[in-house]
Amino acid sequence: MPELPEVETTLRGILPHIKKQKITNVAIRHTHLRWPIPSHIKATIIGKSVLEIERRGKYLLFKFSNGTMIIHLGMSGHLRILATDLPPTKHDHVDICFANHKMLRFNDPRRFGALLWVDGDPLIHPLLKHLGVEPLSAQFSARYLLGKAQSRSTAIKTFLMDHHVVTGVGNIYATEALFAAGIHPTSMAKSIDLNQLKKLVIAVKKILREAIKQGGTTLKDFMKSDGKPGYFSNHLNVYGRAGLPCYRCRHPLKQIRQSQRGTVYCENCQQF
DNA sequence: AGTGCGGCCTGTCCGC
DNA sequence: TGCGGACAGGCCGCAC
Repeated sequence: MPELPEVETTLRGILPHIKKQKITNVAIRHTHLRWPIPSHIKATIIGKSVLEIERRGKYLLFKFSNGTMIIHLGMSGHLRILATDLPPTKHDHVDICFANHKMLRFNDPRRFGALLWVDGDPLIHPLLKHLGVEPLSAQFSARYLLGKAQSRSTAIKTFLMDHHVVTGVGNIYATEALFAAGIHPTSMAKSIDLNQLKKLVIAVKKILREAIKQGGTTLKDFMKSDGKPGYFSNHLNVYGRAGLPCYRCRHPLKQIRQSQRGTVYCENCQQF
């Protein structure tokens, strides 16, 4: 499910409901997501308030006076705001209840997600420490990519999805950005010139901003935090359209696999 | 150091 | 209709 726009949409959806609200109860039904949920988390956050929620890549950082709770939605996770008395259904692993009778519920069928705790600066956490730049920040530029790509012979698509380079660009948006920039997905990262990288950076930013504006991509089970679906899937040009005609040139789109992930592209519009 | 793969899980879809 | 296999939006950790 969640790529950066979905995570950002989730943040914006849940924040107004729980910011500055005191936590009254925590229910953990499944302790093993990608990693074990720290056993002290309940005692640590009950009675405390969420001061702020921030996003770093696809990690959500829930700031408390005594530390930070980190949530990653993995491949299939979502967070919803519900009434505290709503009974749990399948894969509802964690509930956090607030004094205003609202509840943050973490549902994740595949359990690739994570809920962690860090006492000090969350950016020092091993999972966050080595993350690359934020794609919507000024640091994410063609010059930056050129420097990073210099020694990289890996495919540009794999490179773009490397979180040590830029964080939060997942399979859908990497696929879409390469199409928008007219770059062949298997081109070596170091072979892309500054001019092409400029197009790529512009495309990534534009697509991510547009998707956030639309409230995230709707695919299968993705729901915004209030339960309403996002609407970006109508705007995908290549992802999920293998075999169908390219919107630009009508050539049938091709599907390949790169690093175990599907890539769709147009042989005609995306040249080496 | 950079690269490529296996693995974590459940659900869905497609072909036989 | 049932069943096996491939695949799905992520990403760590390991072997080479």
